[in-house]
Amino acid sequence: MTNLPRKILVTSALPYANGSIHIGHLVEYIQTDIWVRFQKLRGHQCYYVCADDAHGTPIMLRAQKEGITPEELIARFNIEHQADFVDFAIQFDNYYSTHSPENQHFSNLIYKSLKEGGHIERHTICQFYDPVKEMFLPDRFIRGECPHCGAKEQYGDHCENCLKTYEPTDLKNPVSAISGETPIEKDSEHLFVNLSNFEAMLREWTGSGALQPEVLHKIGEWFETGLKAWDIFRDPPYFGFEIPDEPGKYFYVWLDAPIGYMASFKNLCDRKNVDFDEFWGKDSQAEVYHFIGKDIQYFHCLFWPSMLTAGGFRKPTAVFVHGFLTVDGEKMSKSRGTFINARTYLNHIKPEYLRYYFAAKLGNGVDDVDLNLDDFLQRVNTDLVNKFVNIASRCVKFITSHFEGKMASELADTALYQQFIEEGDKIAEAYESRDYNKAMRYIMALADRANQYIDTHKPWTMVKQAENKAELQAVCSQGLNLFRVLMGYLAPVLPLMVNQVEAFLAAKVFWQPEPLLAHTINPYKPLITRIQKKQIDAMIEASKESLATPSKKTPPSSVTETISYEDFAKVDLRIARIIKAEHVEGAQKLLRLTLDVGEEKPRNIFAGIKDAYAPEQLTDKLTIMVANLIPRKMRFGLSEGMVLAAGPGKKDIFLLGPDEGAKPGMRVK
RNA sequence: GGCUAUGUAGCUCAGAUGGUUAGAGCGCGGCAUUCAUAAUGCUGAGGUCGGUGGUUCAAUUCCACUCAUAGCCA
Repeated sequence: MTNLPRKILVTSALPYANGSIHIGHLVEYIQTDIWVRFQKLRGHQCYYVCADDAHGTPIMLRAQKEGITPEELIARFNIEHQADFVDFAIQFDNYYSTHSPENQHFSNLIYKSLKEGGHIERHTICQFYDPVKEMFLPDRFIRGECPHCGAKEQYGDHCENCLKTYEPTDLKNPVSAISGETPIEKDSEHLFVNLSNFEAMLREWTGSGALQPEVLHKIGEWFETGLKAWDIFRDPPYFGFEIPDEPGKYFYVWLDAPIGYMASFKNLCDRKNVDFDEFWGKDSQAEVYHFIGKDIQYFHCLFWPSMLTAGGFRKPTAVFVHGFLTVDGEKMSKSRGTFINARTYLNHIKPEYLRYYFAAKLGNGVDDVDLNLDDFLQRVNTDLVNKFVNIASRCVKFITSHFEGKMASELADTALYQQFIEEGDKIAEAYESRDYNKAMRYIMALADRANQYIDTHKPWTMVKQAENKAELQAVCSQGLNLFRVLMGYLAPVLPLMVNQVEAFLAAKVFWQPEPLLAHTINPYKPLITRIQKKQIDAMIEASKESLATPSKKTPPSSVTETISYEDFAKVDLRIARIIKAEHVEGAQKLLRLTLDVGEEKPRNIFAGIKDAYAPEQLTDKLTIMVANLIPRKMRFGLSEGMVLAAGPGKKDIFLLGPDEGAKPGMRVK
């Protein structure tokens, strides 16, 4: 490419400063880091900044709980986060915090511009208030019964049972999750940003190619339903920035979080003498990109451009949205050990394996990425070790032991080398458009070609024939040169291996390099070893353990009052065989079970175990049921009894079963 | 409940503006090979493209409904 160097600023979303980085976060940081490294490798001026998102109620409460100040808490997580990123070879040009003077400056500036531009309005809102803690309660800190289906222990904004959303004040029997008190309703005057003032600008910008088509579809929903005013105000106690002319009141964390991108960059500019306005000025010609997860599209695609416009800044060139991480096809789960912290991973497996695996799977859409643990093992071992690194290790020994490390002075097959170089354009295009999976496919196809080349020339036969010495040197040098080209293509993904390769080749790794001719290399050490299944198993085990320690979770409920045997005997428990289990159309939690209880006709039962069991897992299983429960009419039909299970709910439900030998219909006594 | 995505071989994913035998890698089988961390090369077997219904001469590709998965509902 002969283009002039581009000026690019890149950000990843700011991790919240009250928890550890986990492999779900890493999808984004690895995706971004690869892109940034690619841009730098291609000679562009590219900066990558990030920061901890340090404000908000959860941080305040956690600090209180630990008996430290919020500042101490966020300082601790800042150190932990940075260590995790460094060890995953994620190379920020600056990693900062939203609790910084720069951020306060820009937050005030943007707020002032919003106000002067007439975009701020005041409304009195009624919220739940915890009379004991003396604070307004965010939705997530209120529990109660769902106003729609009556399910207990639901959050203030939505019901996990019927999936409906509502206002916290709609909840029945609400309780503060912080103090356990019944909250009272209390009025408070809040400041709102009138988003609809920005509608014309937003429609133009979102349609300008700054967003992926899927994201644009989703954003369309907001325009259709009408842009609502955005509450940027929080009552004390709160950990955040005080609003300049509203003493004792605070900016909502989501106001100053994206501003944290600018603040982190400003901090970098001041230290490194970079021109801030060249990137953020209204008429900036530089490129600005935000990598984010699909959960925070709204903030970045509507609020953020509006704030920037009001503040007199430029808007992002594009927002790149990615999907979520699943492990073995399911959401990360602490009980299954698939909620893996960055540090736990690092304790067992090298970071570059995950970097490669994510690269091999990431496209430019918003699809979720699945970490399939078996696939991870096979894919990384085969692609990286068997295919790629193998090219070097099968050539290098001939060069070192027969030619004192000296490579041939001419290429054996210039056409092949040239083909490898030319593929670079396609690979670059794939990286540029964040189609890393495509890039990895191209690269691995080339690795296959290199292995085929060596296979057809058979250096191991040449070595036995003295007259073929020169050819032996030429073929192996060709192999090493091809390897070096591929290392250049993989450099954004495997930056640590690049260092090792440069050391043994005694030459730099570039994008589309000139071949090494008559060049002397250093002794070779294996670059990478295969992942062992036991490493993965150990990592999963460790993830189970690390969750087990904070057993602050719900303690087992205490045993209820004693009853007489007669009372117990009234419950007719029977062994039942599950003849059939099936999904119930329209039901979020239920499975329909057909049970053989030794009666003439099978029983029909609805059980709320859908999250924990797939129907096919249940067929033919024996379990225990209450056979004399009054049949209950449900929306989906009559339920003639109840199966017994233990556990807190959702995925953690464990159906009871009898030991072998029990027959359907037997009474449990 | 509304909205946005996703659902293609055992696994992970490509792909087709509707049209002859739906692609790749991994895994698996066979053969060859031994330079390489048992790696490599050749070759083979695997799919009614989530389900139902509709439009069409023709649908996995369009439409409707439905099921499953993820996210959002400020």
